Amino acid sequence: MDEYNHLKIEKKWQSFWDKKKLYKAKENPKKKKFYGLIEFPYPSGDGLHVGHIKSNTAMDIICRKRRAEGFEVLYPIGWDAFGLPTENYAIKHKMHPIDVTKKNTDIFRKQLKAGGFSFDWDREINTTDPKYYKWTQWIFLKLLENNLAYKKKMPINWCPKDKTGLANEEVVDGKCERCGTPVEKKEKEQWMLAITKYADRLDKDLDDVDFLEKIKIQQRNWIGRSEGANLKFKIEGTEEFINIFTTRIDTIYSGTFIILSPEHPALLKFKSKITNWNEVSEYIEKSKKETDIERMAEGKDWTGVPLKGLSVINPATSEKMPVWIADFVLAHYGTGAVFADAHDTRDFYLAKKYGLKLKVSIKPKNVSEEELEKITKFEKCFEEEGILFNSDQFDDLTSEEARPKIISWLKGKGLAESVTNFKLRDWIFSRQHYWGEPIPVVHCEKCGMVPLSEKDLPLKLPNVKNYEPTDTGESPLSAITKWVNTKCPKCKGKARRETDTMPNWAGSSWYYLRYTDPKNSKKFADPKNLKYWTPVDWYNGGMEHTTLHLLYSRFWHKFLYDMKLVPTKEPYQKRTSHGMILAPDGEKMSKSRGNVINPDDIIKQFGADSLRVYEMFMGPFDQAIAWNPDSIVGVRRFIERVWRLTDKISAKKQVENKKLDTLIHQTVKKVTEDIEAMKFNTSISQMMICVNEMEKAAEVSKENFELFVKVLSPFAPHVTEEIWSKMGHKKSIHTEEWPKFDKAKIVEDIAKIIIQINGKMRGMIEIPMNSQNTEIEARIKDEKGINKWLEGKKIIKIIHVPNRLANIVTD
RNA sequence: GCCCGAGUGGCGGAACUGGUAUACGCGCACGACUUAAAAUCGUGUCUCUUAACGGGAUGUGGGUUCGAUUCCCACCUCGGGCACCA
Repeated sequence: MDEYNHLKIEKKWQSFWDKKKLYKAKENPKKKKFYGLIEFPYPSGDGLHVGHIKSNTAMDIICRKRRAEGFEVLYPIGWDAFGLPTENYAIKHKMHPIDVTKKNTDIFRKQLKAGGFSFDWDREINTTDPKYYKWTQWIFLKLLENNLAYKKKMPINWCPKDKTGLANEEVVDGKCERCGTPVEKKEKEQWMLAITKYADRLDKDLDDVDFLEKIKIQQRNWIGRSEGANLKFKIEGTEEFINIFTTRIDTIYSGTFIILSPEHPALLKFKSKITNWNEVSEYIEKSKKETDIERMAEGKDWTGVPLKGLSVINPATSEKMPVWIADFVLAHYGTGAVFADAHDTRDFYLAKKYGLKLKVSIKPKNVSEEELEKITKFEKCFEEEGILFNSDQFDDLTSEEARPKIISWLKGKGLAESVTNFKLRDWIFSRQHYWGEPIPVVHCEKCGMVPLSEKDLPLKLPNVKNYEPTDTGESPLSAITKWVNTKCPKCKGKARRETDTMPNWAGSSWYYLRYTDPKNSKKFADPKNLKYWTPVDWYNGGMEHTTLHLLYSRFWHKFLYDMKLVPTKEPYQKRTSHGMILAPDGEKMSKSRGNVINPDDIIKQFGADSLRVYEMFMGPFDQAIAWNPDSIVGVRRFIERVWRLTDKISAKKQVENKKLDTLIHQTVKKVTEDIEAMKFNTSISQMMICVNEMEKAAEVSKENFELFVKVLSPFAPHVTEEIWSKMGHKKSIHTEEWPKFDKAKIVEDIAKIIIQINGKMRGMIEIPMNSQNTEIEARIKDEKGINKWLEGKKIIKIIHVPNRLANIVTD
């Protein structure tokens, strides 16, 4: 055979597949379907990352296998193109974001095509296409109609020098990334989506999907369901109450003061009663400058300030309690207030620091005298659950037993109610940027906020020169008066358009639905297509999207399900994750570090097949691994060896080689199973072992070689296609059926049994399969190297793992 | 700080459900082919004592077990996420 020329071969087959539309997905009700999805890329100016190749190849392998197994497969691709980096790039280079996006997607498309992925390119979508974002806006209107979108004052990051709002990413160490000025919080009206209304279902329905366990756990922790109670603390001298959420009502008898978050509304309400307001307002100002993470950090010197003049009544003990504020209490969790006691590290710390009264009411089960003394003398903080004491009628109950009893007792007095709380917060949905979907509402002087009607969609972004941020914190759109000033759709009077845009998460929350019917102008997708293709059968993506994108799109999907617009409760049946590819130095690849590996270079030098196989071989799929420029050589060698093996194909159909037959069928089995478990690295080592063995043989039967090439084909689609056609086949290897292994050929009749003496490996014997203890015992008595360990010893027992190992335990 | 992972030769890593630790690949050393080099092929390659018999080793320290890379406890280090990057 002639020399392996990857450039020629890959180009040839890529255009062949394109021309034949080999990977086009059709709604074919006679066939079972498979919908494989990867996260559509953000077309950044840096070009395709080798990490994209990794996740795309993995799903490509799965989709190619599914086609071979007889499925109708949808493997689509598109662009998640709205967002800050494009806008910033456009501003910096004085280009329009539309042109930047066009340029970048063109580069990405070309790069992806060179990777040989079996995408259906006829279904390509782009979130910045008005034909697409029309439907993103449409879904927003549906959310609005159903009271799931609302406006609320929320703090944003504000740089007082640049007079601009900042994304969290643009805040480094609490300072503005560009000018270094400390960032402040500024209140601004923001559009919110009420994802918390779906918190319960987002949590519970995880039971019904096949997500990796770590993904479920992380989503559950993020949603943060906790069962507890809201308690009412009467403010002394008023008829008003402060509401406090707690999951540890069992500690109520030790509650000696309460702490509000510095943002708590009661502060302003009772300002007149607070006698040290100067001190308090200073503390509030200071806490505005810290992030939540800083505020809660363990081991920091927690601080607080008393609200002098205010006190509340403990609903259980009826004792008077002072009121404090402290920045580690967060406004947006629970009720933004806690009761403080000796059973919480931070409260304990604060009380000791400022000399506040403490009381203990929980003790550990089976506690020693000294231990209990330490706790009761406040030398140690006991945070866990335990046994109640100092708690009147609830004494001697466990924490768990006490909680429902205390709740119902206080409920009777009208001072408590059971509530389920979630850590999850509503989704801040507005951005003050140009490059996003305009929010399709107007503000009318007479009618107030009026949504656009469906026929006015899409509301297109105005095509203007200036889209730089304004110095008022408003969106750049607000400066475009021609666009902003409009008529009210209801009364035809004067109105202003909403100038905030949607976050990048909007377009990506439903894109998998659009793929089922990407050109539909009447609906976001035809129900028939949705019925056929959804749910996505297998969605692979990064762990970094677990809590945001994955949760947001589950939320939108559930909403659409409630509207009877999609046929399934969940968008994704199965979710797996890939690990990142790091630079050769073990750091993240980034332009500024100058350690980026460009896939184009690798494809040119080694070929797309080598790149694909290398990325699958480099390590466990879900782990982060550093790029190793030397290792790809080994993979390239492997492909060349496969290429040269074609010279060994025998003219005879059958070649007598039992050992090779077994190995080939073992390989088919291993690759078939490993692909399902995403253990691509071990499938490739198995194929390498197989190649080593085929090289040793004088000739290889055509039948065996074809089995081998078929299992390799999803990994290295070009070279296998070339070999296949050179073997005289007229049809593409990628339309062949997935090979089946012959069970009879895999079974071996001799077992190699490891002999251990008292747990130490002392030798190995070959013995017929399924031999019994007595046969093994008889054999080892004569086995040199083993029997010497048994001299003068008495065998107590033999632990026998059939066909694998026997451990002889002696006295 | 909180949540989720990971830690095995010079390097990437393998090890089924608790059952030969280091498969496969890279690198390195030696050899074959060659006038020579590259490419290719072959052999070897955890470590200590070494010719052999043995002993030790899966981040650290304990535990369970006939047997632990695998399970349990404590600790150390590294990576991802923490809500306006995507």
